[in-house]
Amino acid sequence: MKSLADRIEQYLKVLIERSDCKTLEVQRTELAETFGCAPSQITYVLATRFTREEGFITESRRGGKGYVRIRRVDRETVPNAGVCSQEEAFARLEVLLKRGLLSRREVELLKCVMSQKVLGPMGLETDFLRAKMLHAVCELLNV
Amino acid sequence: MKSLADRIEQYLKVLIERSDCKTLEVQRTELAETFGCAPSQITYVLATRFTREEGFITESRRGGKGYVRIRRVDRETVPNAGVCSQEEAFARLEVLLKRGLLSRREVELLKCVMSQKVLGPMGLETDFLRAKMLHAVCELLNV
DNA sequence: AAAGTCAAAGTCAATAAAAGTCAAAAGGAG
DNA sequence: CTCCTTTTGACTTTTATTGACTTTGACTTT
Repeated sequence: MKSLADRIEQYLKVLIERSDCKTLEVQRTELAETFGCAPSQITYVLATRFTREEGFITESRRGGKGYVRIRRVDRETVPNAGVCSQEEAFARLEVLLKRGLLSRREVELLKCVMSQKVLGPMGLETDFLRAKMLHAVCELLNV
Repeated sequence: MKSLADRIEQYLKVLIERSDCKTLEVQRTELAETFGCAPSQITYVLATRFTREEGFITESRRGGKGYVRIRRVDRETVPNAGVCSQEEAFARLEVLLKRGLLSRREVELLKCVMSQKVLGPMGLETDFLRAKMLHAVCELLNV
């Protein structure tokens, strides 16, 4: 027995495969109407079936003429090394500052480049990536 | 379905690129008439899509023979949605160094954090990611 | 020159049209 | 029954669009 969510998922995936650039742009409300469900159902489908781990990146715009864009990207292999959340990374940078190994400005630069906002919709691997970045910095500093 | 604001934005950007000196002068009222909208809509488009951060400078004059002038200025920035190879990114960092906006050490820190080696086996998205990182740095530096 | 006129552009708040959030209710598999 | 997934709806936030009102500047009249 297929659920509504399953059917919406299927529908979107067909459209994406047919599209140029593996990119699809739809309106949440419109799609919800097509399937006769609540708009938040669409959000649910995107959140559970079009995640970064599944190989999708979604972006959207609110307000008038808003949209949801789904892009299928090549799934990369995630080698399992360390992970590091934004908070953790920021804290470690502050430590390096305290120890006099980085200047305030350097910390700010690195923070902005490691922020969740920038690493953006890359999903879980964000933390993996951040760990590698931090590691590289420490190596450069010989610490 | 593009919004009106999107269409006006696109229209203006085409005209700017075609123009000499990347500079365009239009009349707000006239443009509004062309698109059949309120003049304040033009103001809105300028305020949200032709900001300094996006790489544009706008000037204007009220009253008789008034105008709006839009100039695209050079940014060392990669558009937020663009892509950027390691070589390109490194070159841009060097430019920022030459311009005195970053120190040698800061450049090295950023290079190591943006290197292919660190961003690792992320495939195509590496370039996507690097563009976002560079964009964030430029934003922080206000350039 | 000072004042008045008119044609610009600017401001701002109201309204509309999306998408996001989150918790609660409903379903379904064991 | 219990747990996990699905589905919904009330509420929030963001973006777009408009229109009434304000400010500015060139030109005209006194």
